[in-house]
Formats: sequence, structure tokens, C-alpha cells
Amino acid sequence: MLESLDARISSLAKSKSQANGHKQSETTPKAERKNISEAPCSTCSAHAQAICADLKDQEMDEIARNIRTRLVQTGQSVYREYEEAKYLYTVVTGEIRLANLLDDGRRQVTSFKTAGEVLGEQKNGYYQSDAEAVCDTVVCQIPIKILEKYLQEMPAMQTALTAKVLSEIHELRHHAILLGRKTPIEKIATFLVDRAEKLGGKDSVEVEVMLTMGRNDIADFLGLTIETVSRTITKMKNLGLLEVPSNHSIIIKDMAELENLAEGEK
Amino acid sequence: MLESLDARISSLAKSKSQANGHKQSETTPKAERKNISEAPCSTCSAHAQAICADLKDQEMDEIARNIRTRLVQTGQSVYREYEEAKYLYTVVTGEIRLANLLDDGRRQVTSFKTAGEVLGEQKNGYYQSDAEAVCDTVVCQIPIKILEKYLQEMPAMQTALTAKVLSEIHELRHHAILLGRKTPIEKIATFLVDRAEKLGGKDSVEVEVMLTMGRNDIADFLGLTIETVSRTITKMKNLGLLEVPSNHSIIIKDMAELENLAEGEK
DNA sequence: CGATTGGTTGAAGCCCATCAAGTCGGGTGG
DNA sequence: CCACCCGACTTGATGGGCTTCAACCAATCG
Repeated sequence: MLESLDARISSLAKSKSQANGHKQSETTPKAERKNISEAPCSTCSAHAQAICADLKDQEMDEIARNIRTRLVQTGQSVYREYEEAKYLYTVVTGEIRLANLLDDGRRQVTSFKTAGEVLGEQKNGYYQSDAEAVCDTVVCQIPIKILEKYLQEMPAMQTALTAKVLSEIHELRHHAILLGRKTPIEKIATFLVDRAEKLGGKDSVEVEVMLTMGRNDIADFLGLTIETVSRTITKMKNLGLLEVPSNHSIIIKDMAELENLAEGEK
Repeated sequence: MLESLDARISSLAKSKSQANGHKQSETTPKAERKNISEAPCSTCSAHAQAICADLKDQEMDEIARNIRTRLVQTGQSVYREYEEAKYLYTVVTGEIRLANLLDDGRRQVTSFKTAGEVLGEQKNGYYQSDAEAVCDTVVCQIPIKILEKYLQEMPAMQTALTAKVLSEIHELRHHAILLGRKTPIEKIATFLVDRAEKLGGKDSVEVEVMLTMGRNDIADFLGLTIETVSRTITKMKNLGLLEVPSNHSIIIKDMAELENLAEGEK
């Protein structure tokens, strides 16, 4: 079982280096940066939000020798549930979904991870979920063994990682209320508001929310069917709360009202 | 807001010491142990499962000077959401529920915590949920400030706490699948199997599962109504899977079948 | 231009929530 | 000791909302 997973990951690793070698895609401009000698960590677009943000130059140099970036194409997996946990990952660009499956194929997406967020939580040495790229995505990987050493030596990193983990717990709780107690319209509203908030645009009345993922991922994230997601969005569109210029973009027309809906008020 | 919460917590602290002084209840035999000079941590019934389990005697003595135990009576709260997070708690005896509320009163219980488990996760310095005693419960509290110092000095504690936190994340993910994708019967089956497992009795065919909480808490934990919980349990009873000798006890008659149900097989 | 993929819309049915009544048990007081 | 009460749980009847199944539509691609 685990051996086959190991085999799978090494084959993934191969396909990755092929991907890096073959194309210089303009959608993933940093894909070709395979190690740090070509482009220092300090220029990383996710640096400011990552757990290495507050480190000293000297510490960054030390870390830079041990990390690698990796391009993960749409639909490809970074790791799978029950696979041996060897790395902690940070999203550089793109988006990753964490998902768990039931035996009959039902799926629950537990989290979407964007630039600067970490993934790779383990349970007894094995990953807890499948991690798959929602769109072409670049992740930065650091071996767990090395990370543990650094955490001892670099308090700023320990602090930052602890904050990320506590934030993860908070999001999972937040999501539990959504899954267990909210109606479809409240779920969609919460999803959109949370995403707008993540992009820092919650203050304005009108915000465009980009959706890298498809309706299927949204449905599995919110515990709904794809049809209910679709119907609910059109209902909100008809109410004048949203505009939907394309499948991957939604414009919030009335943020205040959407926030009310998200919290179940009226 | 926060001041009133502080007032409330200090009044709780008072009622606690009264409770300690007045009765030597047999249901909470350790309630009278207010600090460590009266009974050393090493004799604590939760010690083996707690984050202090692997510490040296000398380290235990150090910690013992800074912790306090506290009796929390049924229905009383240990802390509330948005209250300033000053302590990390460990359950000694009894059971705590973590819950979050929507504005209109809908409630989601995100976790039940039993002996040895920790609670007190914060987000930006404030607790993330309400923590309330499901039955008379004793918790051990350590100030966050002091804990942070110890974590630096005592690697065994850091390791143990990290394991608890990762386990918490795992449980929340596990619970997300349940809330988002499982049917009522699968939810109840999962709930019972998980509880049996926690008590270490999953191997035997027939196990008695004690339920300290009421149907209401179970419903809010599983994202159901109390009626559906009740109906589902009687359905399983009629199928010969369970016996229900009292409201606070369920005997699993066919563990294997229940596990199948829990995973959605057939 | 057909084929495929992803999304929307429609119709029907079932499951769960809701509302309401009934039952059980534990505790209190007369 | 029993009558009573109260809270917790169970059971019943009903309706609505979500899922399911199915057809349709739009965009993308070979």
C-alpha cells in the first residue's frame, strides 16, 4: 500500500521535472525556478505571507539551500492521504484544495490554500488528506526533518508556523458551523465573503471574486450538490446581489447584504 | 464586552472555590485539589495522556508551581468565544464541549474533550469557541505566558503539544466529512464508533459507550435535529445494532457492521 | 464542425426539519 | 408513599427543500 504510494510520488516527481523542463508557460512564470541559486527566496512573490517572512538574511540563506519549488499542474496532486509525510509545503502561486474521500466516492473539500499558506499536516507520520492543484500552482517544499531543526533555531519561524496552525484550526471550526448549520444560500454567501476578505477587498461595496476552482469543488467544499450551488448563485444574481461575468469570476454588488446573509441574519 | 467577560470569569473562579470548599462530592473526587502542594501532578489521573506525560520529575515540579485545577459544574463555561485567551486547559476528569453560535441561536458543537485533551485555542489572542462542561468536570489550567516559556525549555512538552494540535486538526477534518457528506445513520454510527475507539474498546464485538452529553449536544455535534438523532438511534436499535439501557449509555451489539455503516459502505 | 467538458435549468421524489403530542424517569413536597 | 411536575427523550404527521435524474446550453478543442 504505502510502497505503491511511494512509487506514485516518485513518478510524480519525474513528471514534474519534465513539466519544468519542457515548457516555459506564461501562466506559471516561476515554474522554471527549481532551486534557489537561480532566484533568491527574498524575491519570492509569497515571501511576505509565508512562515519565512520575518527571518534574517542569514537565516534565509540557510533555508534557501534546502528548499525546492515544484510546479503542480491543474488536477495533479501534491500528495495523497496516507502517503508518508516528508515535506511541508507553502503555496507560492496558484491554489491547492485539500480533500478527503469516502469509500463510495463522496468527497469533502476541507480547505483551499493560496499564496503563503502552508499544507502538509500529518497524523502519525502520514498526510491527512489529498492535496491537489485547483489550477496550475507552484509550491515550495521543505523536508520535515530539516524544518524541525530550523524551528528550534529560528524562533520567528516557530511563531509564524504556530500562527498558521492556529489559523487553520480556526478556519476548520468556522467551516464546521457552515457545514453543520447553514443553509445553501448562507453557505454560498459565506464562501464569497470569506474569499473577498482573503483578497483584502471586503471594505468596498463592490468586489470581484476570482474563482480558480470549478462548481464541483465549490459544491464539495460547501457540502452541497453542484446543482444547488448553481441554482443558489443564479438566485442571488436575480436578487441583484451578484454579477457573474464568467464561470471563474463573481462580482459582489452588495457586500453588506451578503455579509448579513452569511451570518444568517434574516 | 471583554470587561464583562472578565467579570464573569472571576465570578466563576469564586463559585469554584466555594464548590471546592463546601462539598466533597463523590462524583468529582479530585475537585478539592486546588493546588499542587496538596496532591502532586504525578498522581493526576490524566497525567499519562496529558502534554506533561514525558517530562522529568524536576520539570514537573517546576510546572506544578504554576498550574491550578478548577471544578466546572455541568453547563458552566470554562471560557467563551471572543474572551481574552489567558490559559491553556487540560481536561482532568469529565467532559467539555466546544461550541460556536450563529446570531439566531443555531449552534455547532465542534468537539468533545475528555481526560488528557487540551483546549484553549486562540485566534489573535482570543478564544475561538465557547467551552462548556457537559458534566461535572475538572480542568487543569496553565497561563499561556508561562506555557510559552516552558515550551522553549522542555522539548518533550513542545512535541506533545504539537501532536495534540495535529490531532485536533485531523479530528476537525474527519468531522468535516461527516458534516458535509454523511447521512444521519452514518453520522450516528461514526459518532458511536469514534467514542468506542476513544475508550479503547473497538476490538471487542460488544462495547458499552457512555454518553455524558444529552441528545441536544449530539444533535448539534452531528449537524442534525434532536428528533433525527432519536429516530436514528431507535432505527439502529430495531436493526439489532444497538441496545439502549439508559439515556446515557448505548451498547454496541455489532461493531463490525457499525463500522461499515460509519464509512458509508452499503 | 462534431465531440467533450462544465454549467444551467427543469421535474419528481424522498428525506429531514418542523411542529405537535405523548412518554418516561427522577426529584420534590405534601 | 404517592401525586405531581419538570425536563429530556420519543414518536407522529406534515411540508418543503435539497438531491437525484435528465435534458439542455455554452465554450473549448481536436
